[in-house]
Amino acid sequence: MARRRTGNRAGEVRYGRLAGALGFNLRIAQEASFRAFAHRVGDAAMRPRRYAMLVLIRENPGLTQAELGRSAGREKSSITPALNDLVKLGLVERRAVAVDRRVQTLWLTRKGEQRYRELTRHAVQHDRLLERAIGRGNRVRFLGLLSRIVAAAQDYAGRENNAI
Amino acid sequence: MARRRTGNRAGEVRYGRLAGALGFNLRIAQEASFRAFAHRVGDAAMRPRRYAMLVLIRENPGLTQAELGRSAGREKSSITPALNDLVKLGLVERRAVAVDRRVQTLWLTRKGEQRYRELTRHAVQHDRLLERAIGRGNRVRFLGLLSRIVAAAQDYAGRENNAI
DNA sequence: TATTGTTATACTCTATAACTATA
DNA sequence: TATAGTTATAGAGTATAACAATA
Repeated sequence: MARRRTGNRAGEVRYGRLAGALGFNLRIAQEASFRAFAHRVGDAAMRPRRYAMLVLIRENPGLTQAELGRSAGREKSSITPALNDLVKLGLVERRAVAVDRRVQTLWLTRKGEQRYRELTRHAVQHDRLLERAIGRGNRVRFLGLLSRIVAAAQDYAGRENNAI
Repeated sequence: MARRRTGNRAGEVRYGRLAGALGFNLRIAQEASFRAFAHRVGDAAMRPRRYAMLVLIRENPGLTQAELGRSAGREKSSITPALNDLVKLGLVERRAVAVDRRVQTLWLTRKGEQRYRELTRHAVQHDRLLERAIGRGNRVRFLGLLSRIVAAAQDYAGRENNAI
């Protein structure tokens, strides 16, 4: 317990059991990756989650908000404000549908498509950074390990899904 | 573009380039792990970050708040309220120090030590879940890949550190 | 009755800036 | 001048509950 009272700099801290903990290190890596992506994109209004919403809408044109929420593991009430922003930015369009008048379908605008392409260039660069870090040959293996973690954790916690 | 207007269930959504993106899958895995840990612990006031603070204080008795903030990559103003909670729960104690009267050092109370041990039992179980998921033989390799990601991402974004 | 989407509201976590008390 | 810690305040992101419109 005898320990100096001051002068501890960040690097000197002992991490104890955290140092080897899988969950802890997973979080640290994810945060670092998040920051690197945000730094690369520069646009505070376009964090990874917003970008992921753009991708999902692009890949599933006519997706409804409820479907987007379910595939994102978020409440529909959480989707609304994020989507309002994307609409305000002119990237996403809501369209009513005749067959079910409760529903709003989602579509990328032309500007949304352009923004998607810009952001995807950044995302590809980001992915290359991570790939270089782990080594090309480890990519498939690494993705496999991550997906096994997702399966086991969801199985344990009983979550249908929590993508995005 | 021809696509049905409704009835998309979560599993049917196409993820496009996200499906193979390292950063995206890292985030999904981290969120799944986070939820599994929270589910296991049950206590909403003791998320992984709070637990990590307990570990750091335990492993570095007499740590100051500024040091804790630096090693956690958080502003000191963000540390204060979280620490207030831990103090209110009777897990952590602040102690003044003669040599520098600006400083508050941090110490686990007896109750904090007990809580640490309880939580660590959960954390060990959680770690086993993740380890079984990836396979024992992959543990060291996986941790190595994560740390390489951290190094590369921090190098790119120019962050001193962002642990915890 | 159930579902879609919005709104009101609240909670958590984070940061910046201003402050105090020291150094 | 600089640092430790607190406070006030604001901005994301999330959730629950209540609601209107529709199925």
